[in-house]
Amino acid sequence: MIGTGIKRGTAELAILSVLEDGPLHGYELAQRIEKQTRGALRFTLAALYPTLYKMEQRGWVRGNWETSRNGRRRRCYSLTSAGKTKLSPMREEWAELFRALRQLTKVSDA
Amino acid sequence: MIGTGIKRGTAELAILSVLEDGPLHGYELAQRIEKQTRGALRFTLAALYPTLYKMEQRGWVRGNWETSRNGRRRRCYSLTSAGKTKLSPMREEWAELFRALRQLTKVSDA
DNA sequence: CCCTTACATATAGGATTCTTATATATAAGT
DNA sequence: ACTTATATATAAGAATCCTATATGTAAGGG
Repeated sequence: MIGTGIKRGTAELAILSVLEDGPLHGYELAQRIEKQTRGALRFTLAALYPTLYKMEQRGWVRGNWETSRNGRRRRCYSLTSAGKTKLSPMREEWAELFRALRQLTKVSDA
Repeated sequence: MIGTGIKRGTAELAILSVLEDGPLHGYELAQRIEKQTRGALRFTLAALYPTLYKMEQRGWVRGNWETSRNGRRRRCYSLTSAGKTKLSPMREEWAELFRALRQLTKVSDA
C-alpha cells in the first residue's frame, strides 16, 4: 500500500472522483477507493469522515441521512454541482504535479 | 504554482533527484527544483533545511561545510550511496500513486 | 557612503492531513 | 453467545508544509 507521507492530499480528489459515479455513504466510499485502486490507495474512516464534513461545509458534497428498512441510519453523500466544478481544476493541479515530478526525476507512469 | 496540500511529501524525492546530478548547497537546491519544474514546484528554505537535516541523519545525504574564497560559509549536500539506493523504491511508490489516481479519476498526464 | 537586493543558513509557531485508539450501535453468521 | 461486518464519531498524536523572524556577508546603484 502507498505510504501516508506520499498519498497526503489525495483524499479529496479520491472522494470527489468516486462520487462522480453516484452517491455513496462513507463506509462504502472507503471500500470503493480501495477496490478501484486494487488496494494501492486506502484511507481509514477516521480520515474520511472529517474530510467529508469539511467538503460538505464547502458545498462540494451533500450528505443526506437515510434510514434503511432495518432501521439502520447512515449518511449518503452525493456530489453537488459545485463539487463537480471543483473536479477539473483539481485534476489539472494533480496533473501538474505529475509533470513536475517527471521533470525532476524519472518517475515512470507505466 | 502547485498548492501546499497537494505537493506534500514531494520534498524528499525532489531533493534526492536533483542531488543525483551533483552536489548542491541548500539555497541552490531550492532554485534548482523551481527552475527544473518551470516554477510549478517550489519550496521555501524553511521547509528544505529541516528536511535536509532529517535526511542527513538517515544517511541519505551528506552535508559538508565549505568556505569560499570570500569567506562565505555554506553547506554542500551530496547524495550518499544509501540515498541513491532509496531513490528507486521511492520513485516506484510515486509511480504507484500516479497509477492509483489514474484508476480513480481522469488525471491526464500530458 | 548608504541602501537595497541577492546570497546563505537557522528556528519558532501555526495549519493541514493523515494515523491509531476509542466509543457507540445494529445486523448477520457460526 | 460470540465474532465479524456494517456504520458513524471523536480525541490524541505524527508528519510535512507554511509564514515570520533572526542573523550575517557580498554586490550594485544612487
